[in-house]
Amino acid sequence: MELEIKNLLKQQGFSATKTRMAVLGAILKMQPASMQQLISALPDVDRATVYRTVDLFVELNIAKKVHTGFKYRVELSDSFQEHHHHLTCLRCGTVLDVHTPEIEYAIDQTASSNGFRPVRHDLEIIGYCAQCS
Amino acid sequence: MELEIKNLLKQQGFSATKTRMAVLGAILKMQPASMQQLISALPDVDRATVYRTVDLFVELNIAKKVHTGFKYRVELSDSFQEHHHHLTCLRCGTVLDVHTPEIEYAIDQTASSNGFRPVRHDLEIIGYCAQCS
DNA sequence: CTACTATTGCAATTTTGTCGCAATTTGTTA
DNA sequence: TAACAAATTGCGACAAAATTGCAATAGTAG
Repeated sequence: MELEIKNLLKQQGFSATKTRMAVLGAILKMQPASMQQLISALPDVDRATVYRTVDLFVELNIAKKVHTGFKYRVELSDSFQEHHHHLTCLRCGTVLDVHTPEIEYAIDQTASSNGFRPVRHDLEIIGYCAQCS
Repeated sequence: MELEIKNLLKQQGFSATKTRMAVLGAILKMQPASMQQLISALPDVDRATVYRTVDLFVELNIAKKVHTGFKYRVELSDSFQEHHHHLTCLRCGTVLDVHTPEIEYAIDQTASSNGFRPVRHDLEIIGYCAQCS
Protein backbone atom coordinates (compact mmCIF):
# COMPACT_ATOMS: atom_id res chain seq x y z
CA MET A 1 0.00 0.00 0.00
CA GLU A 2 2.72 2.49 0.96
CA LEU A 3 4.67 1.51 -2.14
CA GLU A 4 1.67 1.90 -4.39
CA ILE A 5 1.05 5.40 -3.11
CA LYS A 6 4.73 6.27 -3.27
CA ASN A 7 4.66 5.48 -6.97
CA LEU A 8 1.44 7.40 -7.50
CA LEU A 9 3.04 10.48 -5.98
CA LYS A 10 6.12 10.26 -8.20
CA GLN A 11 4.00 9.52 -11.23
CA GLN A 12 2.11 12.75 -10.59
CA GLY A 13 5.33 14.70 -10.25
CA PHE A 14 5.49 14.91 -6.46
CA SER A 15 8.20 13.62 -4.19
CA ALA A 16 7.51 10.77 -1.85
CA THR A 17 9.35 12.37 1.05
CA LYS A 18 9.87 10.94 4.51
CA THR A 19 7.50 13.53 5.87
CA ARG A 20 4.73 12.62 3.46
CA MET A 21 5.24 8.94 4.10
CA ALA A 22 5.04 9.64 7.83
CA VAL A 23 1.71 11.41 7.36
CA LEU A 24 0.49 8.56 5.18
CA GLY A 25 1.57 6.05 7.81
CA ALA A 26 -0.36 7.90 10.49
CA ILE A 27 -3.49 8.00 8.33
CA LEU A 28 -3.21 4.27 7.62
CA LYS A 29 -2.79 3.50 11.28
CA MET A 30 -5.48 5.76 12.68
CA GLN A 31 -8.11 6.17 9.99
CA PRO A 32 -10.54 7.79 10.16
CA ALA A 33 -8.22 10.28 11.85
CA SER A 34 -9.02 13.84 12.83
CA MET A 35 -6.52 16.55 11.94
CA GLN A 36 -5.78 16.99 15.63
CA GLN A 37 -5.03 13.30 16.02
CA LEU A 38 -2.70 13.36 13.06
CA ILE A 39 -0.93 16.46 14.32
CA SER A 40 -0.31 15.01 17.78
CA ALA A 41 0.74 11.67 16.34
CA LEU A 42 3.41 13.44 14.30
CA PRO A 43 5.28 15.71 16.74
CA ASP A 44 8.22 16.13 14.36
CA VAL A 45 6.06 17.30 11.49
CA ASP A 46 4.85 20.86 11.49
CA ARG A 47 1.13 21.49 11.80
CA ALA A 48 1.08 23.43 8.54
CA THR A 49 2.79 20.57 6.77
CA VAL A 50 0.20 18.10 8.01
CA TYR A 51 -2.56 20.28 6.59
CA ARG A 52 -0.76 20.76 3.31
CA THR A 53 0.03 17.07 2.99
CA VAL A 54 -3.54 16.01 3.67
CA ASP A 55 -4.75 18.54 1.11
CA LEU A 56 -2.31 17.13 -1.42
CA PHE A 57 -3.50 13.60 -0.71
CA VAL A 58 -7.09 14.70 -1.18
CA GLU A 59 -6.30 16.40 -4.48
CA LEU A 60 -4.52 13.30 -5.73
CA ASN A 61 -7.42 11.18 -4.57
CA ILE A 62 -5.22 9.28 -2.16
CA ALA A 63 -7.26 10.32 0.85
CA LYS A 64 -10.65 11.85 1.48
CA LYS A 65 -12.35 13.77 4.21
CA VAL A 66 -15.40 12.27 5.85
CA HIS A 67 -17.61 13.35 8.69
CA THR A 68 -17.89 11.49 11.96
CA GLY A 69 -19.70 13.47 14.61
CA PHE A 70 -19.27 17.11 13.71
CA LYS A 71 -15.75 17.33 12.51
CA TYR A 72 -14.23 15.84 9.45
CA ARG A 73 -11.71 13.09 9.57
CA VAL A 74 -9.26 11.78 7.05
CA GLU A 75 -9.10 8.32 5.60
CA LEU A 76 -7.84 6.59 2.49
CA SER A 77 -9.90 7.25 -0.60
CA ASP A 78 -12.11 4.61 -2.19
CA SER A 79 -9.37 3.92 -4.72
CA PHE A 80 -7.33 2.29 -1.99
CA GLN A 81 -9.96 0.61 0.10
CA GLU A 82 -13.56 -0.39 -0.26
CA HIS A 83 -16.10 2.40 -0.14
CA HIS A 84 -17.90 2.34 3.19
CA HIS A 85 -19.80 4.41 5.74
CA HIS A 86 -19.40 5.04 9.44
CA LEU A 87 -21.58 4.21 12.39
CA THR A 88 -20.44 6.53 15.18
CA CYS A 89 -21.36 5.74 18.78
CA LEU A 90 -22.48 8.75 20.80
CA ARG A 91 -21.35 7.20 24.06
CA CYS A 92 -18.04 5.44 23.52
CA GLY A 93 -17.04 7.16 20.30
CA THR A 94 -16.32 3.91 18.47
CA VAL A 95 -16.51 4.19 14.72
CA LEU A 96 -17.76 1.10 12.91
CA ASP A 97 -17.19 0.73 9.17
CA VAL A 98 -20.03 -0.70 7.10
CA HIS A 99 -20.48 -1.42 3.44
CA THR A 100 -24.00 -1.93 2.11
CA PRO A 101 -24.93 -2.28 -1.55
CA GLU A 102 -28.56 -1.49 -0.72
CA ILE A 103 -27.69 1.98 0.49
CA GLU A 104 -25.49 2.64 -2.51
CA TYR A 105 -28.22 1.52 -4.83
CA ALA A 106 -30.88 3.63 -3.13
CA ILE A 107 -28.64 6.69 -3.26
CA ASP A 108 -27.89 6.26 -6.96
CA GLN A 109 -31.56 5.75 -7.72
CA THR A 110 -32.55 8.87 -5.83
CA ALA A 111 -29.91 10.96 -7.49
CA SER A 112 -30.66 9.89 -11.03
CA SER A 113 -34.42 10.15 -10.61
CA ASN A 114 -33.71 13.82 -9.88
CA GLY A 115 -31.61 14.22 -12.98
CA PHE A 116 -28.58 14.46 -10.75
CA ARG A 117 -25.28 12.85 -11.65
CA PRO A 118 -23.64 11.81 -8.36
CA VAL A 119 -19.88 12.06 -8.05
CA ARG A 120 -19.54 11.04 -4.46
CA HIS A 121 -21.53 10.87 -1.28
CA ASP A 122 -20.95 10.83 2.39
CA LEU A 123 -23.22 9.12 4.89
CA GLU A 124 -22.82 9.36 8.60
CA ILE A 125 -24.97 7.38 11.01
CA ILE A 126 -24.99 8.52 14.62
CA GLY A 127 -26.39 6.43 17.43
CA TYR A 128 -25.43 3.82 20.02
CA CYS A 129 -23.39 0.71 19.42
CA ALA A 130 -24.36 -2.76 20.67
CA GLN A 131 -22.29 -2.38 23.86
CA CYS A 132 -23.64 1.06 24.75
CA SER A 133 -27.29 0.57 23.90
CA MET B 1 -43.93 28.63 11.55
CA GLU B 2 -42.39 31.51 13.49
CA LEU B 3 -45.40 31.47 15.79
CA GLU B 4 -45.16 27.76 16.35
CA ILE B 5 -41.52 28.05 17.35
CA LYS B 6 -42.20 31.10 19.49
CA ASN B 7 -44.66 29.01 21.49
CA LEU B 8 -42.27 26.10 21.71
CA LEU B 9 -39.64 28.37 23.20
CA LYS B 10 -42.00 29.76 25.82
CA GLN B 11 -43.35 26.33 26.57
CA GLN B 12 -39.80 25.23 27.34
CA GLY B 13 -39.24 28.18 29.63
CA PHE B 14 -37.23 30.35 27.24
CA SER B 15 -38.05 33.83 26.04
CA ALA B 16 -38.88 34.39 22.41
CA THR B 17 -36.80 37.53 22.17
CA LYS B 18 -36.40 39.75 19.13
CA THR B 19 -32.82 38.56 18.82
CA ARG B 20 -33.81 34.92 18.79
CA MET B 21 -36.57 35.58 16.30
CA ALA B 22 -34.08 37.41 14.11
CA VAL B 23 -31.75 34.42 14.14
CA LEU B 24 -34.67 32.13 13.38
CA GLY B 25 -35.72 34.37 10.50
CA ALA B 26 -32.24 34.23 9.02
CA ILE B 27 -32.17 30.45 9.27
CA LEU B 28 -35.56 30.18 7.61
CA LYS B 29 -34.52 32.46 4.80
CA MET B 30 -31.08 30.99 4.16
CA GLN B 31 -31.21 27.37 5.17
CA PRO B 32 -29.00 25.47 5.02
CA ALA B 33 -26.95 28.38 6.33
CA SER B 34 -23.34 28.36 7.49
CA MET B 35 -22.48 30.08 10.76
CA GLN B 36 -20.56 32.71 8.87
CA GLN B 37 -23.55 33.41 6.65
CA LEU B 38 -25.79 33.79 9.67
CA ILE B 39 -23.31 36.04 11.44
CA SER B 40 -22.93 38.36 8.47
CA ALA B 41 -26.65 38.39 7.81
CA LEU B 42 -27.22 39.62 11.37
CA PRO B 43 -24.86 42.57 11.86
CA ASP B 44 -26.74 43.78 14.93
CA VAL B 45 -26.48 40.46 16.73
CA ASP B 46 -23.23 39.57 18.43
CA ARG B 47 -21.27 36.61 17.13
CA ALA B 48 -21.40 34.87 20.51
CA THR B 49 -25.16 35.30 20.59
CA VAL B 50 -25.58 33.71 17.19
CA TYR B 51 -23.60 30.69 18.37
CA ARG B 52 -25.54 30.52 21.62
CA THR B 53 -28.88 30.86 19.87
CA VAL B 54 -28.12 28.18 17.30
CA ASP B 55 -26.96 25.90 20.11
CA LEU B 56 -30.20 26.54 21.95
CA PHE B 57 -32.22 25.79 18.83
CA VAL B 58 -30.33 22.56 18.35
CA GLU B 59 -30.89 21.55 21.98
CA LEU B 60 -34.59 22.25 21.68
CA ASN B 61 -34.69 20.36 18.41
CA ILE B 62 -35.76 23.43 16.50
CA ALA B 63 -32.73 23.35 14.24
CA LYS B 64 -30.02 20.88 13.37
CA LYS B 65 -26.56 20.95 11.94
CA VAL B 66 -25.92 19.20 8.65
CA HIS B 67 -22.96 18.90 6.34
CA THR B 68 -22.90 20.30 2.85
CA GLY B 69 -19.44 20.39 1.39
CA PHE B 70 -16.97 20.44 4.26
CA LYS B 71 -18.46 22.65 6.90
CA TYR B 72 -21.67 22.25 8.76
CA ARG B 73 -24.71 24.35 8.11
CA VAL B 74 -27.83 25.03 10.06
CA GLU B 75 -31.38 24.26 9.03
CA LEU B 76 -34.74 23.59 10.66
CA SER B 77 -34.98 20.24 12.39
CA ASP B 78 -37.08 17.38 11.10
CA SER B 79 -39.81 18.37 13.55
CA PHE B 80 -40.54 21.45 11.49
CA GLN B 81 -40.00 20.19 7.98
CA GLU B 82 -39.78 16.84 6.35
CA HIS B 83 -36.57 14.93 6.88
CA HIS B 84 -34.53 15.17 3.72
CA HIS B 85 -31.07 15.03 2.23
CA HIS B 86 -29.12 17.36 0.04
CA LEU B 87 -27.93 16.98 -3.49
CA THR B 88 -25.25 19.61 -3.87
CA CYS B 89 -24.15 20.63 -7.36
CA LEU B 90 -20.41 21.05 -7.75
CA ARG B 91 -20.78 23.55 -10.57
CA CYS B 92 -23.65 25.91 -9.76
CA GLY B 93 -23.81 25.24 -6.02
CA THR B 94 -27.54 24.57 -6.04
CA VAL B 95 -28.75 22.46 -3.17
CA LEU B 96 -31.65 20.18 -4.00
CA ASP B 97 -33.68 18.62 -1.19
CA VAL B 98 -34.75 15.04 -1.60
CA HIS B 99 -36.73 12.63 0.50
CA THR B 100 -36.49 8.92 -0.19
CA PRO B 101 -38.01 6.20 1.99
CA GLU B 102 -35.77 3.59 0.32
CA ILE B 103 -32.64 5.30 1.61
CA GLU B 104 -34.06 5.63 5.10
CA TYR B 105 -35.02 2.00 5.12
CA ALA B 106 -31.64 0.85 3.88
CA ILE B 107 -29.90 2.95 6.51
CA ASP B 108 -32.02 1.57 9.35
CA GLN B 109 -31.49 -1.97 8.13
CA THR B 110 -27.75 -1.55 7.97
CA ALA B 111 -27.56 -0.01 11.40
CA SER B 112 -29.65 -2.62 13.17
CA SER B 113 -27.98 -5.54 11.43
CA ASN B 114 -24.80 -4.28 13.11
CA GLY B 115 -26.44 -4.09 16.52
CA PHE B 116 -26.40 -0.36 16.23
CA ARG B 117 -29.29 1.81 17.40
CA PRO B 118 -29.40 4.83 15.06
CA VAL B 119 -30.36 8.20 16.49
CA ARG B 120 -29.89 10.30 13.42
CA HIS B 121 -28.04 10.30 10.15
CA ASP B 122 -26.75 12.74 7.66
CA LEU B 123 -26.35 12.02 3.99
CA GLU B 124 -24.77 14.36 1.53
CA ILE B 125 -24.68 13.67 -2.19
CA ILE B 126 -22.25 15.64 -4.28
CA GLY B 127 -22.36 15.75 -8.04
CA TYR B 128 -23.86 17.65 -10.96
CA CYS B 129 -27.46 18.74 -11.34
CA ALA B 130 -29.54 18.25 -14.49
CA GLN B 131 -28.66 21.70 -15.85
CA CYS B 132 -24.94 21.38 -15.25
CA SER B 133 -24.42 17.78 -16.35
C1' DC C 1 28.98 17.39 -6.93
C1' DT C 2 26.36 21.31 -8.44
C1' DA C 3 22.45 23.75 -9.35
C1' DC C 4 17.66 23.92 -9.57
C1' DT C 5 13.10 22.97 -7.68
C1' DA C 6 10.10 21.16 -4.34
C1' DT C 7 9.19 20.76 0.31
C1' DT C 8 9.28 22.03 5.02
C1' DG C 9 9.44 24.65 9.39
C1' DC C 10 8.72 28.83 11.46
C1' DA C 11 6.36 32.87 12.71
C1' DA C 12 2.71 35.75 11.93
C1' DT C 13 -2.07 36.09 10.82
C1' DT C 14 -6.84 34.92 10.07
C1' DT C 15 -10.79 32.45 11.16
C1' DT C 16 -13.72 30.08 14.24
C1' DG C 17 -15.55 29.31 18.54
C1' DT C 18 -15.81 30.08 23.83
C1' DC C 19 -16.11 32.40 28.39
C1' DG C 20 -16.98 35.68 32.25
C1' DC C 21 -19.15 39.57 33.44
C1' DA C 22 -21.58 43.92 33.26
C1' DA C 23 -25.47 46.07 31.01
C1' DT C 24 -29.88 45.51 29.13
C1' DT C 25 -34.12 43.34 28.20
C1' DT C 26 -37.91 40.44 29.53
C1' DG C 27 -41.32 38.56 32.41
C1' DT C 28 -43.69 38.86 36.86
C1' DT C 29 -45.93 40.59 40.71
C1' DA C 30 -48.12 43.92 43.07
C1' DT D 1 -47.59 50.67 35.32
C1' DA D 2 -43.72 50.53 38.60
C1' DA D 3 -40.32 47.88 40.34
C1' DC D 4 -37.89 43.73 41.12
C1' DA D 5 -35.76 39.25 39.72
C1' DA D 6 -34.26 36.41 36.25
C1' DA D 7 -32.94 35.64 31.67
C1' DT D 8 -30.58 37.33 27.77
C1' DT D 9 -27.25 39.97 25.31
C1' DG D 10 -23.05 42.51 24.01
C1' DC D 11 -18.52 43.27 24.91
C1' DG D 12 -13.83 42.14 25.42
C1' DA D 13 -10.56 38.86 26.22
C1' DC D 14 -9.15 34.50 25.15
C1' DA D 15 -8.34 29.86 23.06
C1' DA D 16 -8.24 26.79 19.35
C1' DA D 17 -8.08 25.69 14.53
C1' DA D 18 -6.54 26.69 10.06
C1' DT D 19 -3.90 29.40 6.58
C1' DT D 20 -0.09 32.01 4.51
C1' DG D 21 4.51 34.04 3.14
C1' DC D 22 9.01 33.38 3.36
C1' DA D 23 13.55 31.67 4.41
C1' DA D 24 15.98 27.39 5.24
C1' DT D 25 16.43 22.67 3.92
C1' DA D 26 15.94 18.45 1.41
C1' DG D 27 15.26 16.08 -2.89
C1' DT D 28 16.32 15.43 -7.82
C1' DA D 29 18.31 15.73 -12.33
C1' DG D 30 22.26 16.41 -14.98
